[in-house]
Amino acid sequence: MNQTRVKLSKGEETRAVILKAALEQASLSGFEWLTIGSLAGATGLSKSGLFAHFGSKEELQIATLDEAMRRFSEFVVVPIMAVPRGLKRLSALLEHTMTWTERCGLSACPLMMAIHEFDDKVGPVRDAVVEHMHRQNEGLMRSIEAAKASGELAADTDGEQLSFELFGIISSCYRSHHLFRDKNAKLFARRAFQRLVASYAPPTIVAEPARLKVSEKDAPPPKGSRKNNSHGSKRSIDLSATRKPPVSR
Amino acid sequence: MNQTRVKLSKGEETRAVILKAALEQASLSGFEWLTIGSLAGATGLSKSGLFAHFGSKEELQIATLDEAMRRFSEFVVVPIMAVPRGLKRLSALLEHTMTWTERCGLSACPLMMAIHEFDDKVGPVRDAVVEHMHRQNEGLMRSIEAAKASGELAADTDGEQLSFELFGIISSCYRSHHLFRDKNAKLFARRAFQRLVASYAPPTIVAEPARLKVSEKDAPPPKGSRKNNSHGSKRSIDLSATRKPPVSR
DNA sequence: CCATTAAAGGAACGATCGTACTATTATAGG
DNA sequence: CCTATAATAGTACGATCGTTCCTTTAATGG
Repeated sequence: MNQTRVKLSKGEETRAVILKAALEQASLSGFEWLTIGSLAGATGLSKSGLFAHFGSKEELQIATLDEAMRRFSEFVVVPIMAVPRGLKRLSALLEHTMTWTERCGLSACPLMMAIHEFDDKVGPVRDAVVEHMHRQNEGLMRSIEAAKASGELAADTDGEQLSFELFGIISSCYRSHHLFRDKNAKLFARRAFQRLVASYAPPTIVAEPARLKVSEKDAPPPKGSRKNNSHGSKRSIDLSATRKPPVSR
Repeated sequence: MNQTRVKLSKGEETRAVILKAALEQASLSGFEWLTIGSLAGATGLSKSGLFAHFGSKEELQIATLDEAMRRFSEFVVVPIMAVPRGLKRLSALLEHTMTWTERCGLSACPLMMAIHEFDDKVGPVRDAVVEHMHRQNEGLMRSIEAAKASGELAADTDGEQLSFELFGIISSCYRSHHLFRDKNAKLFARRAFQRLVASYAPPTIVAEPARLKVSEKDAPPPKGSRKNNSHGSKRSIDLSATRKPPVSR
């Protein structure tokens, strides 16, 4: 789909090869563990030949981080823009975020790695991580605002609060999946998501409530929940879909 | 309080000094970045003198990880056992987890570091991390069961699901605090916690509902919420305390 | 107090780190 | 096709890595 859009000069070509290897290595061992020597070995280049592309290890780290963000955009941000605004898009964001690394050919998430590797450091790499993550968070908050505007989330929803909680779900899913190797990780995440957006549902007005169908094809459907059970109370939430269904382990 | 309970032999004494430095270093840069040389410099020992205490770098990493867990127990698990079972204890767990590193004299959390450093590795260090985290998770689930037994959480609460979501809050709080340096991180976490336990509240029976006072002194009180607003609907939740109060930034 | 054991230091090892300099080869435009 | 430039390789550097071996100093129990 994307191979050789414009003609790549030789330098850009091998640079791409290097970054691909760097991305895999950084996602598994961290950006500080990116090593000129091992990267040269992985790409078949000489140490100095590889080094010349970046000029310093720090530049290599930043270039790898940028590439990670570029791919995240390609595999998450761009595709969900094809999904209608609102809860569907938020749900699609969750689904795409939970799967982007494997769709991308990576075994782990370089961004998760970067977050925890540089959070307490100082320097340009940390600055780059922070800026990227802030930008990403702002995108998430825009999606939340859109869901508020469409009436699928309560008008007084605190976008910052909700984005905080959404990242929590993603992060917990990551731990369950990678550390615990729990094959139900995504299931837990989807249930948490349902519970979360339900708690931000707009107050029920009179008869026909705002549509709340969430992630019909990406996630297993809530199966006959979502019929907005109750009457007139300020906020009432049907959480039956998130209550202890059998989980194969 | 705890200094020199039993007489420490010289070896045990310096071993403790080493582990203290190792803990600080591991929390900031990761366990793989623990280096015999820098650790020797930090403690005033010689490389070989320090090395003799562990026999290998891997053993040093595991010893440091064990020490981290020991301190986590000392600063989180033990204190919250003095808190009454139920939601109060769950809330105390959140509060203590959010502050234990600084109360412990650390600038970052070695456990968070370990989780993301070893999640996709293989070997004895990863195994140790997984086991520690599983044990910790089981403790959390026992606390959840206690809250179910006391009627503060719905009887059909899925402990695994709730613990998944609680870790998400803690993890997101960690990112907000350390990566974004957001001074409102704990505030977001407390609101997320309130929202979460509210969504697991038992169905309202008749008149006097199960007491839900959560974290009165640790966290800013919900201020006149918690009076269980509505009538008879299957699950009704007052979320006013988590709706966009002004946040100084 | 002295003998035994434990603890710490010194020196060196091969390996690898990031980086600098120079030399060689490949590409690309006129 | 030739030439200017870009890309890669070669080599070497000081530093530090984890680890080993051996010596020296310190603690400890009878």
